[in-house]
Amino acid sequence: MSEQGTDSTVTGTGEAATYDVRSVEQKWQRVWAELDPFRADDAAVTEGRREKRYALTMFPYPSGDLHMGHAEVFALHDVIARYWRFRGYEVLNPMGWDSFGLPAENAAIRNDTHPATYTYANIETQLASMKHYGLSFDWSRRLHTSDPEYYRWTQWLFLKLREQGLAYRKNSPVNWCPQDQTVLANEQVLADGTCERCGAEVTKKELTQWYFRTTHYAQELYDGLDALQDTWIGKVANAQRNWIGRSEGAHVSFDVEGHDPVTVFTTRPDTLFGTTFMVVAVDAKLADALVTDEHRAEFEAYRDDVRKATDIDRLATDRAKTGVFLGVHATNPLTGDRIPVWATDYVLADYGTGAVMGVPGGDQRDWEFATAFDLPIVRTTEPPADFEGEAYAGEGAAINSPAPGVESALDLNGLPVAEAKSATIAHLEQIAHGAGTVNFRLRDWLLSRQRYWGAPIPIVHCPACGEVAVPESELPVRLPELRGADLKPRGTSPLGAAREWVEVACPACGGPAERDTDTMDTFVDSSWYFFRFLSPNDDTQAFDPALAEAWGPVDFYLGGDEHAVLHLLYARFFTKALRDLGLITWDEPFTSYLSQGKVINNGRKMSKSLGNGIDLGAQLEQFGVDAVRLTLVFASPPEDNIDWADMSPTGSLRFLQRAWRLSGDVTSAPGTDASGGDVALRRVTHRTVAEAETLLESHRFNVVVARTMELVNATRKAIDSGPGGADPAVREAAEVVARLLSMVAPYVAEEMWDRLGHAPSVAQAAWPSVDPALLVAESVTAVVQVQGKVRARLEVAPDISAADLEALALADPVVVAAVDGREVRKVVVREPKLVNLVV
RNA sequence: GCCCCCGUAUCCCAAUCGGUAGAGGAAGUCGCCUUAAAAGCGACGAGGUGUGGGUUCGAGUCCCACCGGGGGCACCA
Repeated sequence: MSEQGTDSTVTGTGEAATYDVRSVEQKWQRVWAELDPFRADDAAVTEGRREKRYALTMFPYPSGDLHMGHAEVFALHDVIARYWRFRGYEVLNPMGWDSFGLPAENAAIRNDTHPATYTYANIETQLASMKHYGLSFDWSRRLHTSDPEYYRWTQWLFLKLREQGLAYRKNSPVNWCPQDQTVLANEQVLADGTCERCGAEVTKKELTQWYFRTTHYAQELYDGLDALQDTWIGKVANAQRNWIGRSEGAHVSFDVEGHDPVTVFTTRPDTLFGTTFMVVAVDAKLADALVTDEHRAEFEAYRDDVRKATDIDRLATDRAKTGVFLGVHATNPLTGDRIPVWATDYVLADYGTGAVMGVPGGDQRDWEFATAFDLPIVRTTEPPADFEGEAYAGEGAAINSPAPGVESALDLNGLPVAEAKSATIAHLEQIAHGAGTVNFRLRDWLLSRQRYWGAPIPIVHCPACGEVAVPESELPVRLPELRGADLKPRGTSPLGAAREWVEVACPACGGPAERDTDTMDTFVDSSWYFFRFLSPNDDTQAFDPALAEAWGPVDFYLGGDEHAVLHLLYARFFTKALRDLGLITWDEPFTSYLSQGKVINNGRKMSKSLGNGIDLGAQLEQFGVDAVRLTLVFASPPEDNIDWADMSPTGSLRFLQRAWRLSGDVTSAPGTDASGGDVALRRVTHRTVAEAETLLESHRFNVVVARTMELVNATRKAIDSGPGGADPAVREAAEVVARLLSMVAPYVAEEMWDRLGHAPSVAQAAWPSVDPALLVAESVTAVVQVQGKVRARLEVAPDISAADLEALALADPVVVAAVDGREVRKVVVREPKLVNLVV
C-alpha cells in the first residue's frame, strides 16, 4: 500500500516511534471501500463450497448518532464476524435500521416535518459512524424497516399469520398510555404499572385491537428454552421462562346453584378438601353473571370502587383484602359442602379462569381473605412442628382430607403433596369434575398501535363483508403523507384523519369501506428482519426460502438485555409461525445468544440529568477507533457492565503503539520460513494462537486481548534482549499479533500487516496454523506436595511417566526431610505437574 | 415471596478436568528522558479467593447454609 513510514511519525532520540491515528483511519477506510472484503456470497453457501456462519447483532433505532452502548456491542460483534472469516467460513454479517417508531414521530410534530426526514437523516449519520468505526458489515444487504419495500412484507406476513388464525381482533381491556396516546403490549408495561417508553402511568381502556396468538406456542416456546440453555446466556433463558410462566395444576369444576358449573385453575388440587369458599375476579364477566339481584347493588358499588383504583394501588401487595358476597353458593366436589362465592380484586380476570378456589389453610392470600370475612379455615397439609406462620404452603403430609370421622370416596390423609395432587386429579377425572392441566402466564401479543410511523395494518373494514384482507397484489398499503401537527396524538390513530386514505372500495364487494387505521407495533418489524437480510432486495417474496435453508438459523446473536423477553420472544414466535407456514424447516431463530453489559460511568447509568454521559465521538476523536474498541473489548467479559471510569483508553492506545512498533523492528523478509527461528518465542506464539481459538469460541474476548498483550511483550523482549529483530520467529510473532489485533483494532492491524510487507488487507489473510509440536513445553515444573503443602519443585520432561516422577519426588532431599520418616500412606501422581504424598 | 447470575490484589479482571492462586491492564512506587512537569520508555511489589461448614490426598473451582451485589417474575391461585 504505502511505503514504510509515510503515515507514521517517527520522533527523535529517546522517544518511541508512533503512528498517526487519524491518517491511518482515513487511509484504510478508502482501501476497504475499494476491496469490499465483507460481502457474503450466497452461492458459496448454496453450492456447498463453504460452511456458513450467520452473525447478527441487533440493528439500531436511528435516534441521533451512535453512542457508547453501540460502540461496545458492535466492537464485540465484529470480533466474532472477523474470526469466522479468518477460519474460512462464508460469513453473513448484515446491518440495517429498525426505523419505524415514536421518536421520529415526536420529532416531526416538534419540527413540523415528516418523520422520514428525521429517520433517514439519522440513518446516514449512523451509517457514516459505523463505517468510521471499522465494522465488517456487508453493506449490500442494508435495509430499513420503514421502507415500503420492507413493510410490504411485514404486511404480507401479518396476512399469512391471520390466515393461520394466529392474528385476530378482539375487544378487551387493554393497557393505554395517556402520554403516548396509544395501547401497549403487556410486555411494554413495567412492573410498577408505568409505560416502558415514557414512564407515564398506564391505564386500562376497553378497545377492539389486533393480537398475535403467541399463546398458541406457549408450550413450545417454553420447552425450546431447554435446548438453548447452554448456548444462550443463562439469565435470558431464565427471564423468558419466568415470562411464559408455566404452571402445572388442575382445572376443578364446582357445581353452582342456579348456574352452569364454574371451573377454577389451581396448582394445589391436593388442598381441595380445605376449600371453604370461592373467589371470582370482580371485573370478570363471570362475577356479573353470578351475582344475585339481592346483592347486585353492593357488587356494583364495589366494582366501581375497584375500577377507580389505579394499577399502582392494585399492585401494593400489603393491602387489606376486600370483596363482596355474590349471594350464590357452590359445592365442594370432594366434601359436598356448600361454599359461598365472593367477588374480589385480588383475583385476576385474565389469568386462568378468573375464578379461584379459596383455601385459607394453604394460601396466604386466601387466609387473609377468610380472616377478613370470617370464613372457615381448614388445614390440609401438616406444617412442621416449629411452623409459626398463618397459611402453610410447604411440604407435608395431607390432613383433614377428609376430616376425621368423615367417609369419603377419596382419602389423601398421610400422603405427601405430590402424591396427594395426582390422587386428587385422578379422582376428579373419574367423577368428571376436573382434570390435570397446564396454565401459562403468557398472554397474546397486542400489536395495534394508534400512531402513524409504523406499518399500516392491511385490512379493510366493510359494512357488508366485515374484515377483509387487502389483496397481496395491492401491498404495500403505503402510509399517507402526513407531517407536523397532523401527527399529534389524539386517542385515535392519525391515519383515521386522512379520510381520502381511509375511504376505499371493499376488495371483496367493491362497496364503500374503510381501511384499518392502526399501525403495527414496531416489534413486528424486528421479528423477522433477520429473514429479510437473506434477500433484502427481492421484490417477489419476503425472503428466499432456499437462502433461509442455506444460511439459517442465526449462529450468533448479540444484543442488549432489554430485549431479553420482548424482541427475542416475538422473533421466536414468528419463526415458529413461519415454520408452520412451510417457509422454513428450522424452528429456533438464534442458535446462540449473548447479551452485552451496559457502559456506565462512575457506578451510574449515563444520563443527561446526572451529567455523566460519555460522548462516543469525543472519545474517538481523542483516542481513535482502535483504542476505543480495544478498551471496550478488553474491559471485562462481554456480559458484564463496563464502568468507563475504570477504563484506560490511554493505556489501550499505548499498547497499540507498542504493538505497531513491532512491525517496524522486523528485519527479515516477508515469507521467511519461521521454522529455524527462536523456539521459545515460537512456543509463545503458537500457544497464543491455540488459546485464542478456544477463547474466541467461548466468547471470552477480553482474555484474547490479554493473550495478545502477552505475545507483544514476549516479542518485544525477543527483539530487545533476545535473538533480535532479524530472527524469523519475530516476524512470525508480529504477523500473528497483526491478525489477532485485526479483530479488535482493524486500523492498526492493517498498518502492521502492510509494514510487514503484505497486501492488500489483513481482513483477507488466513488464520495462522498451529504447530502442535510447539504446544508442548520443553520442560515443566512439577510440584511435590507433602500433606497438600508444596515442598519441592522439579524441572521434568513433559512426557515423564508417573513412576519416574514418583521416584524423583521420593528421592528429593527436601521431600525426604518433610516426610521425616513417617509412613507414606498414599502417593497421588498427576504427571507431569504434581505429586502429593499423604503420610 | 419464587427463579437465575456473580463475590479473587487498591481498582478492572485471568486461573480447560478439582492439581504451584496471577496472565493482562489500571493505579502506585522507583529509575531513564526533561530546565521542570506531563507524556513516553523501563523496572518493582502486593491478596490466599465474601463468611461458616462439608466432600476430597488436594477446593477460587464441587455440595450445604448464611452475608453482600445484580437481574427476571410477582395478589399468576
